[in-house]
Amino acid sequence: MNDTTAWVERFGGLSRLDAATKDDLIRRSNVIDVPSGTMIFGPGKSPENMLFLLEGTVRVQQVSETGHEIVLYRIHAGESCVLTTACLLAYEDYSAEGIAETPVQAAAIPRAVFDDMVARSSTFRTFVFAAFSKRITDLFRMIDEVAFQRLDVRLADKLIELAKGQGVVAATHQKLSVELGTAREVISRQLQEFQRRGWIELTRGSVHLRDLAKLEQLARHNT
Amino acid sequence: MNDTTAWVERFGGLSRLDAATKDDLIRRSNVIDVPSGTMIFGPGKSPENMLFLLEGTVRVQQVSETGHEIVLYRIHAGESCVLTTACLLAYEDYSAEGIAETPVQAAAIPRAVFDDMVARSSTFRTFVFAAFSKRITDLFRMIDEVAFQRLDVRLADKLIELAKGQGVVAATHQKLSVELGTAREVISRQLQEFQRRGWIELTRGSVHLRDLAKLEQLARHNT
DNA sequence: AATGTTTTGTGACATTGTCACCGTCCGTTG
DNA sequence: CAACGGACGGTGACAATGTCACAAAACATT
Repeated sequence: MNDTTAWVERFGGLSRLDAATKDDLIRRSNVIDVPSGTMIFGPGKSPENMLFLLEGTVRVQQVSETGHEIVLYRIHAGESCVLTTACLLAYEDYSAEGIAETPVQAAAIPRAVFDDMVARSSTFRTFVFAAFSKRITDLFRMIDEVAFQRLDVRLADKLIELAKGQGVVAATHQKLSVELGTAREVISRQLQEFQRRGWIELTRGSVHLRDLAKLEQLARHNT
Repeated sequence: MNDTTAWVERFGGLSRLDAATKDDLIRRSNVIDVPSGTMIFGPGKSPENMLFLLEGTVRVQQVSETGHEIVLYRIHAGESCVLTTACLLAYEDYSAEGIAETPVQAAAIPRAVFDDMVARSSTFRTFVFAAFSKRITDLFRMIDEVAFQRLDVRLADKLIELAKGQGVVAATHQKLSVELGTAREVISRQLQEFQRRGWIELTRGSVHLRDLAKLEQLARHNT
């Protein structure tokens, strides 16, 4: 059970907690497993606990009134859902949702324990505020990209990100369009252009990156 | 001096602080005045204090690498800069800036005092986290609008917001384009269309709203 | 092999963004 | 006052992106 008792150690910001607080945190939380595809929070499903992700990733996305979707960000192992959770508690009507993209393991911390930790530990406070800060600056950056960045640049960037060094992205054009908040046709056309240039190779349901250098050059928007 | 000693009372969330904490907060902060137009924080100017706005408004906007600008949000009297400040401390390189749009009066709280308050007072924590939550949900909404909402709808909405019931918006087309993160020409064309329909009247540097009902109807995107 | 569903392709068109100008209005200065 | 310069707004051509209505192709199931 070493795996579960020592979860705190996996968080850079929390491993520096003093031993007593650490123990307390571990004792008053429990580790849960969530199967891939589960909606962790969403409209009409506000979570009762704060989650600290140990394994897997959670995709946070939004459905517009117009029916359009866009991926806002992902929460990876070692990060927490704190802010998203906090938001949803405060504004129940709002329509963002969090979906487990992989099997997810997380430490669930009740609201009261969270509040207690924030009060007690300056290390914990730093961790929480750093998470908020990072999220907000990421959202700033995202607004900038959605508003001002050309689509080819954003797509190249996203392909590289989603490939994670594997050289292949397993996603339909539809999925990719949601990643960027645009239309499927637009993605299809842009991918065709990349393929025409020999940068990628398209097959049903996946994109093979053939010239990473060129894609990166575009993504850095140097040309 | 009643005006300055009792500033805490002007914050809905803080007036419920217990007397001792309230006194402490007042004692360890000081009220400052900032002239209109001042850059309160920005690239290369990260603030040493957290600000709680007593009077005036601060406009937070961003300059893209491409030279484009967009207004992210405004901080009004009764709100705090906490999160923006926190972000800027964490990610110094980032290029958001806060500008006093009017003469601003604010209570400046040193970082250490802020941290102390968060630790001590559950009321203060609630206030701070509520501010974060509101900001993040607002940013979510903004991403949705920038990505999916038609420009005429967004412009109508922004005109109504900026008119603040006065029936007139004092802003150049250039300023309005920054509000929405688009180009000046696009705004000019759209305003001309509104004028053609008799909804507004244009003069150099200002827009007079002549048919608020129609504008509102468009902004609610019912038609 | 027949059928239904998912995925992708396509053309026409609307909206929005970009660029290169130009004219007008207004404040300043000689 | 006249002249100048800068800010503001107008315009047309074109590019990029979004929308819509389909059709074709690939795949899954039977």
